[in-house]
Amino acid sequence: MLANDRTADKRLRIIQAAIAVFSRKGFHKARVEEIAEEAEVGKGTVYEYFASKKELFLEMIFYAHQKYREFLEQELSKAKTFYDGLQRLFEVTMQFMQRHKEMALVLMADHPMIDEEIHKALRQKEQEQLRFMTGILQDVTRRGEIRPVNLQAAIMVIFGTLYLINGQIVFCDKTQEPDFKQLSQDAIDILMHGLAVK
Amino acid sequence: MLANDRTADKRLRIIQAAIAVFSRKGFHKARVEEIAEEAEVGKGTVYEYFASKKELFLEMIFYAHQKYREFLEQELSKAKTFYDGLQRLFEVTMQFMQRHKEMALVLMADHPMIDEEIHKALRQKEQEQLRFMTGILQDVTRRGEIRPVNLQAAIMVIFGTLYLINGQIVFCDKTQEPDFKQLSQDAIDILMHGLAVK
Amino acid sequence: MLANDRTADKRLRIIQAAIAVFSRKGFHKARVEEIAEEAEVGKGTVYEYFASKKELFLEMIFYAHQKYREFLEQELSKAKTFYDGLQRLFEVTMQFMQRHKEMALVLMADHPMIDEEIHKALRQKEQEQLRFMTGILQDVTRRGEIRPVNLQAAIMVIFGTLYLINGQIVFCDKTQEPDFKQLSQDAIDILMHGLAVK
Amino acid sequence: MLANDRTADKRLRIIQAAIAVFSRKGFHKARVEEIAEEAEVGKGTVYEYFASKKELFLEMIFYAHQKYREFLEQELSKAKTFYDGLQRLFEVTMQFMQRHKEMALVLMADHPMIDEEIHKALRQKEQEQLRFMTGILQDVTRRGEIRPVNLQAAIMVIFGTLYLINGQIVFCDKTQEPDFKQLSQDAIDILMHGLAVK
DNA sequence: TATGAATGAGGGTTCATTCAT
DNA sequence: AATGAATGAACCCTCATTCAT
Repeated sequence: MLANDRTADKRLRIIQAAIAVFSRKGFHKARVEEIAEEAEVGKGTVYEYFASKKELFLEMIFYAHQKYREFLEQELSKAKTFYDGLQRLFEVTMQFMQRHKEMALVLMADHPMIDEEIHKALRQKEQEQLRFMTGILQDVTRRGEIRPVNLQAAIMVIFGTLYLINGQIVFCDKTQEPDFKQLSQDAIDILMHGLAVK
Repeated sequence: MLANDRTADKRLRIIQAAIAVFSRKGFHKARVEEIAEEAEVGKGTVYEYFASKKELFLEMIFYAHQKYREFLEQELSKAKTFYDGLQRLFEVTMQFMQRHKEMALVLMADHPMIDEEIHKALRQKEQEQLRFMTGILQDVTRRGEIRPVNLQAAIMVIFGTLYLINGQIVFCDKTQEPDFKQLSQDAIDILMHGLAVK
Repeated sequence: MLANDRTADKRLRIIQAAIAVFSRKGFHKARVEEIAEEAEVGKGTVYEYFASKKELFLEMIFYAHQKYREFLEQELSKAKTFYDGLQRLFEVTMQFMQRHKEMALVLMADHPMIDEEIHKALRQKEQEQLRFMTGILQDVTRRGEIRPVNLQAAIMVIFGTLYLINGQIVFCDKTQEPDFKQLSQDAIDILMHGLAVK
Repeated sequence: MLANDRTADKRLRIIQAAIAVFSRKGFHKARVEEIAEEAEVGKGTVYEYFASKKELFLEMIFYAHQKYREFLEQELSKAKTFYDGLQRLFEVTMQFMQRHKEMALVLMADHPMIDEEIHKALRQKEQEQLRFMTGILQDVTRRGEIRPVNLQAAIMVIFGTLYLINGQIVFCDKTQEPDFKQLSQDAIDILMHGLAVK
């Protein structure tokens, strides 16, 4: 069984090693060899599963996105009201970021300065996400849970807030971490006020 | 004075070349030689003014930050009310981003994945900015222009929104640019609702 | 016997695949895996039959040499006169080169720049060939079919000519192929004049 | 002056080092670093002068070709008769090969198995050479120095012979070198008999 | 016997930095 | 002060070979 364990999903082991190393060093400073070591496989083995460093990076991002999406959608599906959904969105996202800071770093790694080509691939994933969220907002507006507003503007406000809070979680010095639970609740409060019907 | 002028001029030319090249290629793919060419100086000259590529990058960021700050503070000082100030903040920022997309890219380049050391240096600048903004929010709260809320939460909401809209401006396909003026106004509206006294 | 047949068959299939791939890609750029695929066997199987890529290359060359020698000697044995033999030598060689351009490329692959070790091994085969041909020339000289000349010089002239014509066949652009039949006949003519008794 | 010497024509030093190393190791096994060492320059310096290993190889070949051509044409221009010219051709070529065995190896390095792309580039140089020689043969035929024969066939005979003799010079074991002077004279004799008017 | 997943040595190339002029 | 030729450390990727099944 041990052999099995070792063989089993070497691909996954490499992706997880990639998450660790890329989030530690960044795309350009991470060495493929280091990822291989972290995954406890040979350097050549990485190339059995991924055509290049860049492809590994992208597949790693897709993997992290998917994990987050799975986590998120499961939680959102339980939401009864918009307020409930908003809370779950923030809570589940922050939880994910806190539990998987490495993945979080990777999920937030979307700047042309990292790599133009990678950036473009990520923009697509993001567009998907935005369309999904716009759909939800349309529903809740129709149901009268929030007042009719420019949905794109609403998305900017909600996800901008979420993004910045996550940035705090991920980037903040351990020493001066604020109370994120409270912070997010207060931010949600402002958002709800902003979007409330009356 | 002439020598001094020339020196100052050369330094500035290098910084501006750095803005152009770094925003085009990203930190790691930009080559010092290319920056030197863009600045029309010799490669060695760059090292007369900046100790390393990384230091040049940081000084370039500081320069862009400063330009933005100057632009911003001048505008904010004219604001009479919080709403006015919020509008000026969004307008001036978006204008800056649109006019100087290169600088904008550079200002948003703050992710450990680009370079851990650079990231740390930038966190400081950001903290400054946040303290400045917290001060303003304290004032307007005291003056009763907005209801008393967790100021850090307010900052997350405001600057998250601003950040995401700017991201749209800077990263969006030219072909499908939304109406940013409208988008920002609608977002401000939501924010004002969220923060309004009643 | 069946197992034996299969074994012999597999070995031969690998050699023929090697001829195809090595002549297509050259020694260094050919990959063992590609040869295995062409032979429709596993990569490891190649190593069951040949100790290394280099040994496979050599055995492939020996195989091609042998095929050519068989082809040639059968034909030369029918020759009644030196002129007849010379014509058969040229004809049969050119036919072989045209029919088996791949093998031809491989037979002409004898340059230290390809691989010093391989080169040395091939020099031996060549020496054999030269001794064989010298023997024939001695006979025809003794029989008075050609005038007495430095036999080594005669070999240089004959085989140099043959070599260059074959080079034309093998390397020439398909688009501007000369009439090789005529070319070789005219070259033989010059050679015969050069070696004729009177 | 020493500094000057060291700086002067670093490019040439690299080409000469390339001749030494490529002829010793062959194209694929030669390491750029070794060439750099032989030229007493840094590895990076090679890339200041040549875009790639392959380009260096080609420029090296062109250099050797040119040196040989210069050497040859100077000598051929002095020839009064075809026989004289033929002797000079053989003599000068063999001398060149003996004096510059390394360059000789490099000049004879023209097989698709070394590198398809390099091979193609070299075919061109060869075509040039052949056209030049065909021109000379036309002249001597017109002048009645040799009987009218298929010129291409004549070229095959002459250059095939020359090629094989050079091969002997370059590739032969030092221990059993024949008398090349005699060998070439005897071969020329056969050629002249073959091409003579009567 | 046959296989192909795993390996890691090896090398071409890039580019930040230095330093002699 | 200004330059750019020279440098070599660093790193991605290839592929011959091995070996457990």
